Parts: sequence; structure tokens; C-alpha cells
Amino acid sequence: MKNYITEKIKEIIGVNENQIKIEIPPKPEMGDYSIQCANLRNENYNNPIEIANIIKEKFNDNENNFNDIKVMGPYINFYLNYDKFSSKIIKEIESNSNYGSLNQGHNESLLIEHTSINPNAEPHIGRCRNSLIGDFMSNLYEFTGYKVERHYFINDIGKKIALLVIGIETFGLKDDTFASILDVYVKISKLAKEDETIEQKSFDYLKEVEDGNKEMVEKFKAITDKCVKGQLKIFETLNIHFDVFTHESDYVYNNYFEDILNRLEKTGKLHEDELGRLYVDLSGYDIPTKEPVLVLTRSNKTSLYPMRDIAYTIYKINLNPKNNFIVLGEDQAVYMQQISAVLDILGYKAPELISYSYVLLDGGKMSTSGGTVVLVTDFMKAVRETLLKEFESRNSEISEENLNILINACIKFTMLNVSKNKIVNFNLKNATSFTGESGMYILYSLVRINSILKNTKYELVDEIKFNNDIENRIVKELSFYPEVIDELLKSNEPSHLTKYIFNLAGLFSKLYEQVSISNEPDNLLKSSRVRLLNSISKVLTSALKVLGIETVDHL
RNA sequence: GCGCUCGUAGCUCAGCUGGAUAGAGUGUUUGGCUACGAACCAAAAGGUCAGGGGUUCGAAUCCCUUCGAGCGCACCA
Repeated sequence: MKNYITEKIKEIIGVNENQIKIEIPPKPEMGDYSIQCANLRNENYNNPIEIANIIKEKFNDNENNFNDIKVMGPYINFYLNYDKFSSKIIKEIESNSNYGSLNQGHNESLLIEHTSINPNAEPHIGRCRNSLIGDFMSNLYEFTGYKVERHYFINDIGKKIALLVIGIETFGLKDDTFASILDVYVKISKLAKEDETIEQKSFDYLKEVEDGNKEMVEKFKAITDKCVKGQLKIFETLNIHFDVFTHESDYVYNNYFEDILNRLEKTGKLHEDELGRLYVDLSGYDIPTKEPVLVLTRSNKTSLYPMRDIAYTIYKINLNPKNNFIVLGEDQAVYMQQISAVLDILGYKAPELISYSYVLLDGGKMSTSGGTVVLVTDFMKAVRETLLKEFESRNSEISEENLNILINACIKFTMLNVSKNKIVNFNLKNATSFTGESGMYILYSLVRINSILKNTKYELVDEIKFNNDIENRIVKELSFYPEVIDELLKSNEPSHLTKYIFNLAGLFSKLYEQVSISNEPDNLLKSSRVRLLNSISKVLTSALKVLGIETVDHL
């Protein structure tokens, strides 16, 4: 419809295409599409009101798409012919099993890395934001025709893992559970603060790993894998999965580092400082650090994280040089600039960074050491309790399977409903609430829709006819879906989708109050409304899937 | 100190490539179930869009500045 309007106005006024900005008016009585004509001024036409009148006069609606075209001050407003439009949109949704996707990906492959939590840490709601955004993006790109590969990087040779190995040697390990491992880590970190020799020992262990001591490497890998297993179990409950796992330790062999260092050496940018550390000179790149350098090794020439990360990132770029994403917290933004600069020196284009802001807890900072974190498992437990209490007060029951779906819906909707670069002010009471703008509201709407569809007897007719304004508003909202999805590919902003979903579900609730469906005597209206509900259900389900939220048939 | 991000209703947030009277949810007050599922809907009240200045026919949106918050700035990852 926008193309239709654009083409005609181009002819009438003689402006170029990007000057024509078609908006959706703020009020229904202002029509369905509008243009502020001050934006159409050119050498021939200067008065917006005059332009609006000329358009109204000369607009040849040969396809009969509009019922009316009105001039309101400097605005020209178009009023859709809904008899035609509704039929077109609903039939499009019914016939297109992938409605919303314009196959933007053309079956190209896409690589995304997200989550990659340190093995010594249990996922908390801050880290969880990374996973939810990453999973949302993965689903989004899959939906729009990309072949998506979800990558997870396992940091198995850092100082923290070294500490963990020492911890287990010192205190032993009660059992293989994630909790026991974390317990050991907490104890050894505490001890390391009092006893300096422990840190030195951790460096020695790392040196052994990088020198290829097989026994030591196995120790590191074994404990790391146990941790990662515990973490993945938690992500499984969130229905988040990965395709490819890569160990950091894979890069200390096969001369990966030597090769990279040699190549950097040749560019003249690699230097050694007075302590024996190797660093890259990044002067010339606009990076807001005190010194324009990135240190790659310790004095004993063992690798620092950037070194290993560069090796890993090059591996990822070789797998997919074109569509390559990484999701990281805002605290990593400058670091990522440094990595990108080094990659640029080596002739690579860095992955596209998707960055997000922190999660604060009731206005305070979350910190692992301070003990003021909300773990994902505890969050899920709290939501579960709230839901169960609610079911109990209604004397109704819920299956374990459906309960898990509801828990995920609440959590994901809450977390994805805030813009990426805005801080999430996390409050357990708000986050576990499921009235209003929540995942529960959406799933409940779907359940009501399904219930009506199941209980309505009607005879399907090809024609579609509505007699209520809310029905037109819904059709229009449904028609936006492909545009909303397309915009997401540019913004990667999950909150845009949650708002769309909530809005559409809200329109259904209003429809529900205003019209009757299963008791509608006019079969044409009834058939049309059933098809409208079907379309809503289809779009809601599709959009929820992109957010990583499953649906339930009944509650 | 420097850099990036943010500041919109009591609370949680949309709106930001400039456009019509700044919108939701929640909370408060009120109304609606013998009713296609009330976990819902309707209505009221609630705003110097952090403060100040500028650009523009037009600014929550762009620019400058002050204040406040978060993050980052060399052997952690």
C-alpha cells in the first residue's frame, strides 16, 4: 500500500522517493496512512496545504484501495477500503505458512555467538539477558531464511579455571554437581586473597597447560566440562540450545598463537614491553583507552584472554565471513573495539557486535562476590510459585509441561520487553507478575482464541466482511507484521516485537468484548471473524516463537 | 579525569532516521460475569519528556551545556 501511494505521489509532485515519508496517523479518525506535506516541498511547490490539496485532487486510485482521501491542514490522509484490504490480508496469512518472513536471508548461513559464560559461574539474570537476546536473534534470523549456527565458547584455560583446579586439589570435590563445584571455587577464591602463593601457582599451572602438559590440560578440561554441563542444563530449562561448542584450550596447540603473532610481527605493530609482555600497537584507531595498546601475553608469554579470543574469532570468521554476530554486555564494548582493531590489522572484518546494558537489582548493582544476584534457577522458582498460587486460588490444575512453558513465557517476555541498551531494573515482584504487559497475558489470549475456535460451528465462505471498527484495526495490525520483522533485522531490538505482540493481543481482548463470534447469527460475519481469529493466532504464535516462547492450547 | 550509554506518569517502560492533543502496563478510584475462558474489558485521576540554552515552520526526538545514574579506560575474562 505504501508503494502504491509513493509511486503516485512521485508522479504528481515530482519529488524523489526518499522524500516521501508515509506515517501511521496517531488517531483512527485521521485515516490509515498519512503524509506531512511539508516534507514534499520542492522548487515547484512550497506550500504544504497547497501540496496536500493537489495530491487529493490528482490522486488516481485506480485500484480502489481507498474509501477516502482527506486534507487535514498540512497532512494528506488516506482511508483504506477495508472490504478489499481485509480480504487480501487474511487470505495472505491463510495461504502463507511463513507469513511475516520475506526470506531476507535467502538460505545464507549465519553464525552467532552468545552466552559463553565463565565455567566457574552460575547463570544469573544479568547473564541471562545475553542468552535471551542471542536466542531471540537466532530465531529471528532463522525465521527470515538464514541457516543459523549457534556457537558457544568455553573458557577452559583462564586463571579462574586454574584456581578451580587448585581448589579441588586443596579441598577435594564432594560430588560432580554444579553446586559443589561452585562451592569449591568460592572457598579457593577466598583463600587466594589471603595467600599470595596461590595466584602464583595458578600462573604456573597455566604455563604448564600452554607448554602442552597433557595431564594438566586434561585436569582443566575435565572440570570445565562438568561446569558447562551444569550450566547447559539450566539453559535447557529455558529451551535455549547451541549447535557448536569450542574450547579455548584448542587454540594453545597447533601453533595458532605463533602464527598470529608472526603475522602481527610482519605488520610492525607487535611489540614487547620492559616486562616481557607482547602487545599490539593500536595507535591510529579511535579507541578510548589510556594507551592505544592491547596486551596479548603475560611476562612468561602465556596467553591472555584477548590472544585466545583473537584466535577463536579468526576461526569463526573463516567459518562465516559475511553473517557473523556476537552478543556481549556493554562492559565489553571497548574491549571489542580493541579486538576489531587487531583483526583489522590482520585483514579481517570483525563480527557484528550486539551489545546490551546491565541488569540492576531493585536499583542496586548485581555482583557475584557481594551475593546480591538473582540466579536463573531462583528466578524460575519464584515465578513457578507465583503461578502455582494463582492456579490454586482458582481451584484449577496445570500440567508440569504447561507450567514450564508459562514460566519461560513470563521470564522471557519480562526480560525482552526492555530495549537492549537500557538498564533493566529488576524487581522480583514486578517480574513475576503476570497481569497486563506480560507473557501470561499473551498466552491467555491465545488460549481464549483457541477455545472460541474450537467451540464455534460455522460454514466457511470465501467472502470476508466485517462491521466493526475494531476488526479493521486488527486487520491493519496484522498487515504490519512483515514490516515489524523486517525492521528487527536492522535494530535487533526484541522489545519492538514484545510491544507488537502485546498490542495485537490487546486488540483481540477488545474485539472479544465488543463482538460475538460463536453466537453470531450472520454466517458471513461469523466465518470472517473465525478467519480473523485464526490469523491473529497464527501471527501471535509466529512472533512468540521468534522470542523463544512456546504456546499452550489450554490452561 | 576522559569515552560510551541512559534520564519520559507514584512505579516499570514505549515513542527518538524531527511532524497532528506525549502513549501503554502497573498502582489508586469507579463500573462491568446467570455472559464465546473476568489471568479480561471500560472509565477517571496522574506529565515543566532531568534543568538551561540553541537550530527549525515544527523538538521528548538534532546540537551545546549543567546535573544525576550505569559501564569502560594495560599481565581479569
